Amino acid sequence: MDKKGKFYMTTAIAYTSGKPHIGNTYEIVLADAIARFKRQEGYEVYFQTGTDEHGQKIQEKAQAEGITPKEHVDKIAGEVRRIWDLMNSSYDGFVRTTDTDHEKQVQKIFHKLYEKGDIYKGSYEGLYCTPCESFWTESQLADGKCPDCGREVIPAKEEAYFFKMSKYADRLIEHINTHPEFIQPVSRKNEMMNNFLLPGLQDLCVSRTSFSWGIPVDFDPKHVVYVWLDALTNYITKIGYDADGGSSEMFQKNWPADLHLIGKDIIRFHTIYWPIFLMALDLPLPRQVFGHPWLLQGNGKMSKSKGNVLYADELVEFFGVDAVRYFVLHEMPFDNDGIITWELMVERMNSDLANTLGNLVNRTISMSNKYFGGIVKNSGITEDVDEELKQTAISAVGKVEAKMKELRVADAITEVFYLFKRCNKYIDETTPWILAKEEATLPRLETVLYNLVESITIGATLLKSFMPETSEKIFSQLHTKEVPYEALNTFGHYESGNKVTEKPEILFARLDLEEVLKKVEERYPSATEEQTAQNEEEAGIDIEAKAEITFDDFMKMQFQVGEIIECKAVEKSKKLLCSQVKIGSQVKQIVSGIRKYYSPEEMVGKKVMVLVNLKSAKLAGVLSEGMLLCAENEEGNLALLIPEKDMPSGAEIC
RNA sequence: CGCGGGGUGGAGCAGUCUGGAAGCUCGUCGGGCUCAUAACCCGAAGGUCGUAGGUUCAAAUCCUGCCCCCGCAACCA
Repeated sequence: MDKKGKFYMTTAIAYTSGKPHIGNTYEIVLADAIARFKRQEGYEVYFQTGTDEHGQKIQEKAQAEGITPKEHVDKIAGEVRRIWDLMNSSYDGFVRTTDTDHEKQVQKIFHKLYEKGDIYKGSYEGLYCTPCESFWTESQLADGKCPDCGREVIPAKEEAYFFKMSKYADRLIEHINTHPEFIQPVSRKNEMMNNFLLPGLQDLCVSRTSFSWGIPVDFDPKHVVYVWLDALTNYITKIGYDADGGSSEMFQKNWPADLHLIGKDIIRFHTIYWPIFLMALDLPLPRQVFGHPWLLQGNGKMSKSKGNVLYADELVEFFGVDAVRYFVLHEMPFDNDGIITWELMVERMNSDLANTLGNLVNRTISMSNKYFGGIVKNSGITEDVDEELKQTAISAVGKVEAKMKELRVADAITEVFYLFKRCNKYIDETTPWILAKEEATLPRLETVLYNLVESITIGATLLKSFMPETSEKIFSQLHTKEVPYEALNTFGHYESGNKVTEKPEILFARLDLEEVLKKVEERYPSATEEQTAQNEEEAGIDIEAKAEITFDDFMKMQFQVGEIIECKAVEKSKKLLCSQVKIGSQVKQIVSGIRKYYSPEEMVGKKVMVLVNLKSAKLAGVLSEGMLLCAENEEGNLALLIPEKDMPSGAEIC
């Protein structure tokens, strides 16, 4: 096969805090479809994925489980791989940020950038209160003293390393402007420019001393390298980059990457920090960063804390690997978020996979067996109707290729199914069951079935990148192989006189929605929304535990009942309400982020719990002299706390 | 006035740059067919294209005001 050149692509590396859900899994499937298609086109693809395994969260998580961080990440990394493999993803490299090679290179890179002067030692801006072990900014101080304990603060103590982002900002702006394809979809480009680049980049803190589960800075080991310099560099370390100039052949060949596929939430890191790190290392920039949308379940972003998590392996159990692949690829538009529910999943399964594709293959093979003992022969008796089918079949490859070039994977897969639909129509147009009645029309019938088998073969070949197993199943039922990519724009590859299978196997069985939902409920009692709500009530919610405090600590805080006598929205903000709160004889102005849950009118007259002696601060330019206490549930909904019996304003809460 | 995206038949979307008879998928209803997984094929109903104005022979498309959603940023004391 003619090689069209190399194609190096990556996914984001998965954070190993927990088992990846279907939203995370979406990315690997999308990437896999692109990788497989590029290979089919003739590119020499290197496709890398992996896991991001350092950080405070992981250290804490492991601690909570009573195991070492390494044990924890080993477990999760195994889980990630298991799911990636289950989804049939064809990655070539799997990097873990705890790989020794990676760690060594990150140290070298850090060192190199430090020598170069791009990384410098600085410290957190702020003032430190030693007993409280806390940093404060100027504006947080109470009369120049620690707002917590009222003791003296001293200028910043905690040192950290920073990267000089601003040094490369102009070059990056220039690059983004001259390479419109760099950030995809384009709408994201403005976001990056307007929010970060044009206002001026802040230097980025690239080390931490507050936790130890990370890569130590080799010349200053109490620091560990902080997330982005550690994580992003996987794209070069795994393929053999060496900061000392000994980069591998593989690196020479593959870098720069042709595509970084990532979620839209980390576009900023991939289109600003990463390119700047690369500039600092004198390396070329990746050609394209595509921030794909999210796959949402129901009404919200999928997240564990919301309890609306679907996992790939559960879906696969119900629908099979290729059906899940099909769903996530098809349902995810280019720049809007997609939605996944059990209902939608069943609908796609039935209408596209069972009805259109599965049934087509099944009826075609059945007819071949019924009329010709399974022999598919092209007897060359053509009619005008054949032409349209042939045109659809041989033009499909061009259409799919065009869509894939733009990374519009959902549209590409739709093109393939368009061909299958055309085949179904062709059967109605040619009415094989009538042709079968007369001896004289049997040769014509042979051609009709041949055209169908050939079209299905072409379709299955194009389907290969998206649904590899299904593609194989179709070939094996037709007793044939895929069409070479270069030949997809011609008709007539199926060997005339070949025999198809006698007993076609159902590719996708239709599912009954009611039954599926029932089974889901039995198996995963929390899967339906009503049940989730119930569970929350019963189980309550757990939040991260804070460090123990003493009674003295508690007594530092003064809580009182306050009556809201006036309330209005803060103009410049979408979330804030500004209330005048009567506490005893005094009135305080308090700003709270609860506009979404309370209107100014209904606030007035409420008696609420107030943290009175909180250092005042300005929010959106408005002074706030305390805090209204609220309870927050998993969705982030807030409810004000109100005394159970009527109490006068100013009453102490203790 | 922080930046940006969007509001099109029951649902999800395309069309807007480059004005000129409103389209796709699913659902609903009617018809056809019987090879097939109650599937397949055809047809129909259903939209004042968020709203109020303006430009034009002609506006979903261009301009202006307003209402509502959603990202990003800020902020949620």
